[in-house]
Amino acid sequence: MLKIETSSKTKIEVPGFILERTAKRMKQYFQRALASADAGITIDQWVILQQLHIQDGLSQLHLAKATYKDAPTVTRIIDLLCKKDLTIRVPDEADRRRFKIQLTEGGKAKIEEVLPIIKEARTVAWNNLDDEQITQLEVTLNQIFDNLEF
Amino acid sequence: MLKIETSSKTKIEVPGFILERTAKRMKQYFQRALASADAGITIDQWVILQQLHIQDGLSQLHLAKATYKDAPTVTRIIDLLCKKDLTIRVPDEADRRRFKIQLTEGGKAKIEEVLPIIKEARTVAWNNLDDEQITQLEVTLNQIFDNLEF
DNA sequence: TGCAAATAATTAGTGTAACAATTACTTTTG
DNA sequence: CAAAAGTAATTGTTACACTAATTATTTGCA
Repeated sequence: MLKIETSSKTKIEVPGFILERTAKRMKQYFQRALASADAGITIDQWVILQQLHIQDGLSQLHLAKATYKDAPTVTRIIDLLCKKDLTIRVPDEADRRRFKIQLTEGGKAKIEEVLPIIKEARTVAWNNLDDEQITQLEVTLNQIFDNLEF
Repeated sequence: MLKIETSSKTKIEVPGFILERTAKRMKQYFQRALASADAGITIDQWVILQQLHIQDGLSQLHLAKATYKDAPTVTRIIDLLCKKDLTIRVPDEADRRRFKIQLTEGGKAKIEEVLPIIKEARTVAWNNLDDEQITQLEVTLNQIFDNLEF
């Protein structure tokens, strides 16, 4: 039986690895929750739907900024969402380069359907973390985020 | 000018988003550091090389476990590393289903070349975080990680 | 011993992400 | 008001993640 050695010791090389693997597992967990409920959407598609739920009719670039995805990624996710009739591209009268992305009735229904699944997954993820700990986590993560401003 | 609304309000829906976007930006930052130094490898390829540096001759499945990647992903990363002559697949005498993945001389040289770039990126990422904060970050992230054990 | 189950690696298909380049349209400004 | 600069969306390429299926080999057990 092989013992797999981990990098250990120096403070500075570990946290990036832990951050990466935790984010990866979280995404994986939410993804599986959606899959096993036959939600028919991925977690990245959900993120876009959720943003439209907060503010419908955003352009693709606005969606990209809000979700920290890039423009080509948003184009392709919207393609998929439109193919499933969860969103529609409405030409923007004021600027013909743009579309307003709007939720369809089916899209709104999908959000109602999926939200409980997401909420359930969140309670699992943040189980045993107190408010103070969550606040501190956010502070530290945002500090790292700001450190890496391009 | 459009104000993009964020979800706000309930404590519980924010941290996952912050975790996701911070991990994404960190990965992107390291990736760009490698690209602009013309390292010729991706950050995910680096993670595999680094693991081999710690413990050479691991099987692909051991590498997968150590790096939290899945088997097909490791297969393809090793394909790329072998194509660049940074690693070689050595058949395992004791189990003919396996390979031992070993660093070549070029692979070892690549590690020496890339390590300073990675270290530099780390100092940027963890700038202004004190040890206590980093420790607490690791604790909380690991708690979340454990909460999501499959 | 012999056959079923488990394991290691691979392949295929879909989705996400980064980057670069292109097209179409709008704004700036000279 | 025309040319240049900027912006919105798209397309193409490469790479990684996840699932499922396949092949080859080894292990476990009846």
